[in-house]
Amino acid sequence: MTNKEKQTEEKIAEAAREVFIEKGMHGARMQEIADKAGINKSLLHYYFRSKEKLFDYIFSKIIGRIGNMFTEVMTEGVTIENKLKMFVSTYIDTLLKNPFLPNFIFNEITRNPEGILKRFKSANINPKELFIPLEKQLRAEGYKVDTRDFVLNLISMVVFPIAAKPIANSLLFDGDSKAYKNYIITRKESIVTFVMGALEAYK
Amino acid sequence: MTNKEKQTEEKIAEAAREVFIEKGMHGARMQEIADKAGINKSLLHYYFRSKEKLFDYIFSKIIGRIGNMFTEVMTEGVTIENKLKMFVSTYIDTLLKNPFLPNFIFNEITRNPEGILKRFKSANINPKELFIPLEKQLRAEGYKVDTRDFVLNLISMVVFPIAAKPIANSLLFDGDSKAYKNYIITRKESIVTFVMGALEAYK
DNA sequence: GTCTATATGGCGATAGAC
DNA sequence: GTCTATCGCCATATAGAC
Repeated sequence: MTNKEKQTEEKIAEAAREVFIEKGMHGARMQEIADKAGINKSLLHYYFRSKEKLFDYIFSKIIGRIGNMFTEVMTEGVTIENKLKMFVSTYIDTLLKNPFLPNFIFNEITRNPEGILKRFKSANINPKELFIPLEKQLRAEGYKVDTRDFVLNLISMVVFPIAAKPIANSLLFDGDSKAYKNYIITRKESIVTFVMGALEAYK
Repeated sequence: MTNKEKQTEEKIAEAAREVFIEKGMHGARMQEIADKAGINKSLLHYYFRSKEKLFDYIFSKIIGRIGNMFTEVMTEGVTIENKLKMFVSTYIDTLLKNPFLPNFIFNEITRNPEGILKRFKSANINPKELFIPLEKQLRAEGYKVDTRDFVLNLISMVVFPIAAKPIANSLLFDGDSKAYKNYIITRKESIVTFVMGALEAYK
């Protein structure tokens, strides 16, 4: 592959990523992707044959990146509390930078539920490798909480308020986006406090 | 309005509700709605003029229903713990019956964030009326938790695992849907335990 | 490899008969 | 009020020149 090809492909991928994440597979328009990439519409097909294939390529890359972040954070750190802090902080930062990401992923897993496992596998992500050590550590530190509850509750609290931003923003902050963003940042601490409080009750 | 009109309109609304919730505004097809309602495509336009208007009608009704459920549950009950139990149980039941609902709402508020406040208002839902008494009650029972954190964390834990079902299901239960549904039902209790544990830490 | 022009198909919407 | 037939648009996709 020549340098020129690489450059164009990269431009397309970046543009497609933005448009797909914001609009979803159905809402996205090839014309908009082409415009954003500064190229012609037919070039998209030259590089990726079809919209579906372009989407697949982008989606798999995103899933891979998220999985990797997950793995890195979960294997780092020492105590549960410190892992919590890292996890919450890292993911809230990512989500603030990519506020459309949760909805995008919800959509696509709803549209094609079978595809998700396949994509995790092709990204070399094995959930059990993360889950079992985490369970061991929870027990070692004396927390008898169900590990699935722990993980799901944690991720829920991090992701949901970003996914539901427009609704929470309008109901809790009268539509003041800046206030909402600041509030989300305070959650980096408050989620840890909340979860650690809950964990104590399981001791 | 004649009986016949009412019947057809009702059939259309029911079909449209199902299709829109499952596919979203962009993904839904007028043809599919017509088929499901057992009528001709052009009748849809006779009754609702356009896809957009039909969608608006359905969406507003859904928002209204959810808001009403919310109000009912939040004003009933005595202690915080009992309100929690009712809320969690009621919403998990509703979401199990309508698993596409969270994604549907996430999508539409993302597509049209301005519309959401308007729709809450036209459904006569005033969030402050729910929020302020709840805050008072939390304080009265000695919980010094931030009320926004409390509400958002709670809703997150209820809604997110349903919205993320395909992903959580494949990662935690190897795709066994029945096991996942059973797990969600156990959350009716475990969420209450988790939240009450967290609340104790704020006393 | 990149462009212009055009084909192809699908979908929302309308016209008009009954 | 309900149907059949059809219009017109728009988005994906392809053909072909350069």
